[in-house]
Amino acid sequence: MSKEKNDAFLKVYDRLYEFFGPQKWWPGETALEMMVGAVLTQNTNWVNVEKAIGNLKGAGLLSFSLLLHLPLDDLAEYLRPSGYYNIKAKRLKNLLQMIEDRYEGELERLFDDTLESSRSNLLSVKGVGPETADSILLYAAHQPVFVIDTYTHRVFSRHQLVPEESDYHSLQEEFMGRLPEDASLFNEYHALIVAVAKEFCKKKKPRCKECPLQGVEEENC
DNA sequence: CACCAGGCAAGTA
DNA sequence: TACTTGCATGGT
Repeated sequence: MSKEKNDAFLKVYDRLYEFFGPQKWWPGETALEMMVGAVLTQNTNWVNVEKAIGNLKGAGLLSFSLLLHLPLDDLAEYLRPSGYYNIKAKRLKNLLQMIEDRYEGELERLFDDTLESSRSNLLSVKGVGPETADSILLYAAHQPVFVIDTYTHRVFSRHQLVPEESDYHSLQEEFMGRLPEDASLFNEYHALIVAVAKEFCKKKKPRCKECPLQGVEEENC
């Protein structure tokens, strides 16, 4: 039962890894860059996020204190290509301000804090929800937290591996309860789910016949 | 042309 | 509590 399900989750991982190979996530050279990307990619194509990050880099603004003190409207202009630029400028500011207030502006202090309190502090920021918080913790801080997104829900519910009505927390519990606690595994697994969703598990035009997950369980999409 | 993208908060009933 | 809507650019 739970043993078989455990096997199924690992089997899915193995199939995806065999098919796609290592994904080398997260794109981004520094922890700050990854954190910025985590906010900018909310409901947004990564290609557009890269343009916005490129704008900041080009202006030499990809530093904690420069971003913290940059006027909101100026920041919004750099973020424009990533969409929702006004709200994202505010959200990024909120996040930077929280780190300034609670961790003396040091990302390392945030990452060295207990998972319990770093996650709760991230979630206290207006504009940082569970996926953004967990993405920062997993990809920037290398903490063993499984990141859930709409792709995770779509792929796993279509394959009858989780109930359709599962929410973020229950999905995360499902993954973390059934996989070894390993940040590198969680990193790769999430990236592989995104890869398979983009190529084979699209909302409108799924290509189930060619999907590497075909036949992984009884039921399939 | 329609639809989608590595969410989240605020508004409504 | 349980939906719905706004936010916005750019790729397919």
